Amino acid sequence: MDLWQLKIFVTVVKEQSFSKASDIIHLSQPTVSSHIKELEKYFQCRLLDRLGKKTEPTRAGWILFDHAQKMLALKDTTESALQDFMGCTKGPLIIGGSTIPAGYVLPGLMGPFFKAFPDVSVRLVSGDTHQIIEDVKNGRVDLGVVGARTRDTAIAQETLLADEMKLIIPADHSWAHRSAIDFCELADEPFIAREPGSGTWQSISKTITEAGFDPKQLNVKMTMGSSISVIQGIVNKVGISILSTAAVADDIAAGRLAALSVNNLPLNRFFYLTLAKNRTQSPVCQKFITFAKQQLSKT
Amino acid sequence: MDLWQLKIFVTVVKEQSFSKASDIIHLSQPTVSSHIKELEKYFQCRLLDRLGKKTEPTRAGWILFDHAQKMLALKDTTESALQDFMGCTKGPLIIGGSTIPAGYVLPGLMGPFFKAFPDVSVRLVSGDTHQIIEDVKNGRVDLGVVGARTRDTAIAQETLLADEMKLIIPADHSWAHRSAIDFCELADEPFIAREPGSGTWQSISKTITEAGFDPKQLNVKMTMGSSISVIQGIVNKVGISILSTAAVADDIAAGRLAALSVNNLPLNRFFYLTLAKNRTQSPVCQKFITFAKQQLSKT
DNA sequence: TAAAAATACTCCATAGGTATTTTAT
DNA sequence: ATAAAATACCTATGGAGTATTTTTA
Repeated sequence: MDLWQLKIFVTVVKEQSFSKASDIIHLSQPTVSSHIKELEKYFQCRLLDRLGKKTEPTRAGWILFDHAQKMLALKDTTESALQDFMGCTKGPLIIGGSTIPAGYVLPGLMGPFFKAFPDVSVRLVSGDTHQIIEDVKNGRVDLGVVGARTRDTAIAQETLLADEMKLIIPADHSWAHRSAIDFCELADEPFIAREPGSGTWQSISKTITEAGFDPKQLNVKMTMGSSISVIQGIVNKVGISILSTAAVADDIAAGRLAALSVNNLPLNRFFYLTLAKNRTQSPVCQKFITFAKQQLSKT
Repeated sequence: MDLWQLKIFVTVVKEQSFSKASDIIHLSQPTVSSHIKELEKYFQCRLLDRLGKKTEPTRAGWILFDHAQKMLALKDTTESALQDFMGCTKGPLIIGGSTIPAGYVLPGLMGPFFKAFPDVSVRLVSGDTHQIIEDVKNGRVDLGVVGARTRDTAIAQETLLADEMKLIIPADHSWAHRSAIDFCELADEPFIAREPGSGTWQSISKTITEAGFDPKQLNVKMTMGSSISVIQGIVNKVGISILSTAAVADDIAAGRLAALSVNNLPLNRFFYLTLAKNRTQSPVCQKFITFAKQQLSKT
């Protein structure tokens, strides 16, 4: 039994004739006969009563007809599901983002993307850089946007957007009127750090070291688990810290926080589009990538 | 796309390997490869990411996998439905009976048959002899049991059981103590006839004519459309009539009616098992036929 | 007698195999 | 270095055709 035989059988039942069915399905009448014979051999029973003028199913034939129609309908469903998916009009898209991208960058992209592809269901997964890279590797997410490079050979990365970090202080801090300070001045100020696993912190300490300074000179009063916590810490005068400007844009606009540069310390970093080298990207995923690049190049 | 390719694809997905799948499905690894390639060509997209150790579906692959599993499940359902039907354990059986068989003979057979084949759904269709024969011809019923022969060449008939008819009178009738009367005595008694289309009436008039009498000698007061009506007519003293003893067994037992013979008038007739010559009988139907013959030969 | 399905046959596309190479861990 | 999949190539089954016969209304 295969779908082609069932298609032929269903057509014969609907047309009540071998020869009419053969016309419709563009086969010769003997070919139709032989397929029906094959089915009858397979099920070991007569499926059609050849009544001369008409041809009608036996009881067994009716049973097969009912089931065959369901199967053929399911075949069509399958094909259109895949067609829709390949045509990017439908389907799932799972994006992984580390803290800053998932919190501040990706949500802003997803709104317009939804409008362009209303039947695509986008899910946003967040985690730390390491977790997201794992998710990319084993296919749990279609693509990742993370704040650090990896040397894992199974992963392909490219810079997606630049992220500017600044020294963030309360708006009523004595430095608030300044636009830049020297690194050595930080030694006297209580500083809030992130735990070592975080991409943000890795990036900060790498930059400090490369600039010829030492992260240990910072007067670290506290270590916190997320950007949100750090922001709360700064607002509540626990200390100051270095953060993505994206993360504090709202607070600066609201006049709660201020941002300034540190002289000779290029606090820039990048977010990297992260894909699994040997996995195939779905069309929706590719669409999202070009969409994201285009959106981000506008700003 | 055919079921065989889907079967192979599903196995590869489940095993996460071409070669393991080839073992399970008893094919060579290259054959599996070529089938997967064929599917990928058909859907014009990559379905499986070959990751070296493992093989995992792409997003498109997962979509196909879900649908393929449903199709294969439906294939199994189809096969077992037909197997059950051919093995007589399940399925529909539609029996057509003319008035007397449908009312008095077939219901008594169906009880025991239900017990023997609990998953067969039997439907009983009743109509007059002519209607039932039409139903048999065009396949609306699997078999018919009717009270008259037909000369239609598309129909095959054989006698299934004998039916004894008798003259039926009210229990308090002056003839009630007699066991037989002469035909000429009927001329004085009001008689209830059936309309000419009925098998019962055809049989009665044929018998009367063959016995050398004339149906016109009967003092027909009324013509009625069913055996039930005739019985009511007799009970209510409208007249007397000739009926199948099967139809009045209850009323005789209850002492409402009495039955007697007419001298020199062999009021016997037969019910005929009626099948369409060129249609295939379902196994359930054949089972029912042998079952019915066996049951009726017991009595 | 005419229309429908079955049969007989021929041909070639493809499902299947084996042997080997390429690829990726 | 090893295991897995791809490639190359061969074979034979069976799906498709045409021509013809058989069946039945």
